[in-house]
Amino acid sequence: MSPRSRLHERIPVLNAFIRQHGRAPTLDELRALFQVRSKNTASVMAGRFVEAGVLGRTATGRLVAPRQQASPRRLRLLGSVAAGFPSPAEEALLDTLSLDEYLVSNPESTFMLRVEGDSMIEAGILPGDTVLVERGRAPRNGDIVIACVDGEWTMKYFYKQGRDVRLEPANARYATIRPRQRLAVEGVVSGVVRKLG
Amino acid sequence: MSPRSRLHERIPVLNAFIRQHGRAPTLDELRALFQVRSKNTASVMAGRFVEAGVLGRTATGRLVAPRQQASPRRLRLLGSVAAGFPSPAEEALLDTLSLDEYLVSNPESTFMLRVEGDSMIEAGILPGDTVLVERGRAPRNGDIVIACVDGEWTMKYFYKQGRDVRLEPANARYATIRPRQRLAVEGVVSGVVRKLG
DNA sequence: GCCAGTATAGAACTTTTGTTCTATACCGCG
DNA sequence: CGCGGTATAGAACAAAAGTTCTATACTGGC
Repeated sequence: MSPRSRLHERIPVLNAFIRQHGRAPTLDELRALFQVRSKNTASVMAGRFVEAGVLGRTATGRLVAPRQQASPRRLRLLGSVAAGFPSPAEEALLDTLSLDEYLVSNPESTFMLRVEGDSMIEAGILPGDTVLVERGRAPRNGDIVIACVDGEWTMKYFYKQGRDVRLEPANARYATIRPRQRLAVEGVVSGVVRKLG
Repeated sequence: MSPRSRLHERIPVLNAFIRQHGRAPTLDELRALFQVRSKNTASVMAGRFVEAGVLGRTATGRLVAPRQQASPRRLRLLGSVAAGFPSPAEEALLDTLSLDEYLVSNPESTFMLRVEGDSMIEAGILPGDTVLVERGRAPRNGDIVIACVDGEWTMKYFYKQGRDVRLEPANARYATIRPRQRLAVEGVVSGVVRKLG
């Protein structure tokens, strides 16, 4: 086992500690983490992690988690198209907004799907768009859902009256679906995103 | 000056330190930060910060930055609507994606605007949508731009041939615009997002 | 102004954390 | 197998970080 590959195997373990505790380990904690008996061994390891950039140090030598490189990609919402623009000074005072925070309420139960068909085109959902889909939510009338009908996956408006379920497209070239057999709603569409360039 | 308001005045200073260094200060650093001479004073302050939740402690008493509440809102792209779903095991192996990272290439030159009109409805941009707009990009033919034409702000497709500029709507109920006087293109639409609920 | 409670100072003390040094074991290469 | 370099152990040492205690100053309410 080469020293480099051993280091590389250890990095994920270290990163998991940092994620779990929100900080770097002490030498004693490194010792426990990697089941070594000597603090000196832990210290040598720490030196390697520092060289590799996965740990940092304070001016006094204390181990710290590396600085987060994440440049925040937060944007300002300036207003509406028709209303035009605030002044640069006014703009600078506006709060910034993360799209993740804006669009994703329940990350654990949300996933994304690519749209390929055009059955919802009149709802402003185009082929190539990406939809956010939330599981575990009972669909209400008018919600857009991802469902498996008679063995096929589809995205449609959901309407239910009594026991009667209709799945309606937003495209006159497609027919309303009334599921005969198994209908499984996988999730409700909670958002749509499109990257243009 | 009540103790509480003094504490509240100090919190932003502490938070700036944490942001700048990516970690909590030691007592000596707190001392310097707030120009107090006694480490004991700094320690008492630290206790207050801990009570207030703006600092934490390790099991050994060390001061740490509070745990980031930001649950990462990263989602998995499972595939396409028509293709259906991977198995749970396969799903767990998929990488996660941040919408901020996906949609925002140049945060410093990108801002958001609300859409209120329906002139781009056939392009899948509905009233209530939010568009991302990038400044400092020369628009290419077919780009959607935010422009000020004859003193009015609008969003349209941009086409240029020679010196002739056309701004085309994506809605048959609106006319093509050929700017007579000043045309100022504020930015190019780089993304569209819609929150559905 | 007086008084109680809090804030601050200063210093000694304790614990934690990392460093230094010596020694042995392990590994890979020729 | 021998050897050099690296990994690991163990323990003493030094510095950093926090705690405890005593004392004084400050603040706000009566």
